[in-house]
Amino acid sequence: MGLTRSEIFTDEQNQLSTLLKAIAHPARIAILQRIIISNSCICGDLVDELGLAQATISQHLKELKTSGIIQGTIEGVSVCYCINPKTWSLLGEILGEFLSSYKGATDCC
Amino acid sequence: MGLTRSEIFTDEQNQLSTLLKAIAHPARIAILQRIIISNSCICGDLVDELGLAQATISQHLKELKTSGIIQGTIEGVSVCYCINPKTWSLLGEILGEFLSSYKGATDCC
DNA sequence: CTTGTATATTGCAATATTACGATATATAGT
DNA sequence: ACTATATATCGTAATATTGCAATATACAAG
Repeated sequence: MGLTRSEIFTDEQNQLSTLLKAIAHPARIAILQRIIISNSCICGDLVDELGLAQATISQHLKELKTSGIIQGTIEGVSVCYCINPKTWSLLGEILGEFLSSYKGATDCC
Repeated sequence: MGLTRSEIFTDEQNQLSTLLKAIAHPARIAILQRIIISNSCICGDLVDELGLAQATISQHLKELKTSGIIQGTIEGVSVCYCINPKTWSLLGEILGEFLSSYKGATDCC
C-alpha cells in the first residue's frame, strides 16, 4: 500500500513517531538550532543562512508549527517563530523514558 | 527535486536526522520496545504481536539494523536482534544535548 | 537429500516527502 | 492608492517510504 497503518499502534507510539518525524530532517534541525540560539527567528534570515529556497523553508516552518514544536506570532511585516515550551518538554519526557527503558543489557548478540 | 539536500548541512545535523528518521515510525518504535522488554527478539514473534506482514517487519528490522540502532546474530533457524548499545548511547547523548540546548526562554511569542 | 520452519529479498502499487518557481497575501512606508 | 518587502500557498516534478504477495534462502530434523 504505502500508508502507515497507525491504527494498529498505541497512541503513545504514534505520538512519539509523529514528533520525531517532524524533527528528523537536517533542515528542520538546523532551523530549530537557529531558533534556540537567537531565541526568535525570522524566515528571511534562514533563507540567507541555509541554502534553501524561501518556499522550502516556509514549508519546513509550517511542519514544525503543525506538529506543535514551534509557535509563531506575526510581528509587523515579519513573523517571530520560537520553540513551544510545552511540546519541547513533552518530547523530552517521552523520549527520555523511551531511551532510558533500555539498560545496558545482559548481552545476547 | 524531492531529495534531501544533505550536502548543505553539517555532519552532525545529518547524523541526528538519520538516526531520528530510523526511529520515527510507530512500527519501529514498537519493535524497539519489544526488543528492550524481552532483551532478545525473534521476528516471528513480532509478526504475531504487531499486525504487520512478515516481509514488512523484516524490512523495518533491516532499516533499524542499517542505521546501527540494532544488531543481530543468527541463532540457528531464527535470528536474535538486540539493541546496539553504542548507537543507543550515542543517540542519547546527541539528543540530550540538542534538547537541553533550549532553556525555558525569555518569552518572545 | 528432502521437508518443514524461519527470515530475507524482490517486485510492485499506493502514498508521502522534499524542493522550488510562480503567485498570492499582508503590512509598512511613501 | 502605490510600492517595496516579507512570508505563505499553489502546483508540480523528483524521490523516498510503506506495505505486502511471491519467491528465495538458510538451517534443522528426519
